[in-house]
Amino acid sequence: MFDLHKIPCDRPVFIAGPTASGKSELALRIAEKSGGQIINADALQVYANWNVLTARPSAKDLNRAPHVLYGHIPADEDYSAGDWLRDVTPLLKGEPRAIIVGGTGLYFAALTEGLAQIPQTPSEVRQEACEVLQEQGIEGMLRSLDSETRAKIDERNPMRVQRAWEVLQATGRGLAEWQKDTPPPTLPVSQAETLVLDAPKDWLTPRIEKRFDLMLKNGALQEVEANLSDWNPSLQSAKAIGARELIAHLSGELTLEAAREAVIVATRQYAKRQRTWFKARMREWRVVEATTL
RNA sequence: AGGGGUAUAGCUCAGCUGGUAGAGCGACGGUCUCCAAAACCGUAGGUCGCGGGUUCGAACCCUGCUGCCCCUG
Repeated sequence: MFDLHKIPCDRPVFIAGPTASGKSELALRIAEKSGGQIINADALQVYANWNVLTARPSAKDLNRAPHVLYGHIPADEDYSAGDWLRDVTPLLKGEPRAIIVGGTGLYFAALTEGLAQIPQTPSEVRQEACEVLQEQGIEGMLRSLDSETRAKIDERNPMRVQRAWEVLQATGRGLAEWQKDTPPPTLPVSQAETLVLDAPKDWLTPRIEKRFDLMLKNGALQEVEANLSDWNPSLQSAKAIGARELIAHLSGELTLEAAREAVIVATRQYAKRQRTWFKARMREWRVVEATTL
């Protein structure tokens, strides 16, 4: 059984868990009980234009404890696991202690397992890569990759192939080579209080539904509408679950009911992917039953 | 009530002139060292509305019934 009082107050706390499992509330309770600064580890909550839709902490919650890395990135900017790692690192030392909360497994992996120090992909290279992929397809991209990298990546996954291509193009060095030089982790699991929330599907699904209905009540549609004028589906910030669906509703392509169904399905699928990641990659973390919190 | 149409996987639908069924979505499982709320991979689902008939053989033809849709009165 989980006991809030047993959380030490002098070491970092990590809280991972599927969407809508109650991570943020747990983080707040830990912060209130034993102090700390809540740090976001969610790839979409970093975007300034989303508040309701990404379930960012409310104004009331923000008053309960200090929060950082929420909404600090403009809607039209790229943001990556590497960017996040650079943003968190300076926040890990000294006071207040860090309480890192989020559902993006890759971010936690970067922090606790290390991330190769590959220079950021310049936007021109990214753009060129998109063009090459469009014109030559995956096959065309694979042809120019080094065999060592090819053996390591999923050659059928365009995103992974493009990533490898961009690294080689921008740095002249293969992705596999870079990854061999991965530095030791910034903060290994052994040096933190690591908590993964386990949220059974049958318990989580109704919560996902209720949370989305609450988002609608709290102005999700208005928030999406505010993004309508410069809506660009290829932006990273446009990947927030619900954005595409509600835009479709606002433009008359979907009824609100149909949009709601689509959002709930997408959220459930996302939660499933998170569970798969946590199960495989957070074996050493302490499992906390979300239903008991 | 009469006429026409339709009934195939959880959903939407393919299935040429008869050779015992497929897709997309969903569901389920998995992969992932920087777009990760991304992208990708794999698996399981069908008494082809029900009954009868024709045929070596019927989802496909004939027939009765049932449900739904449209038209007419």
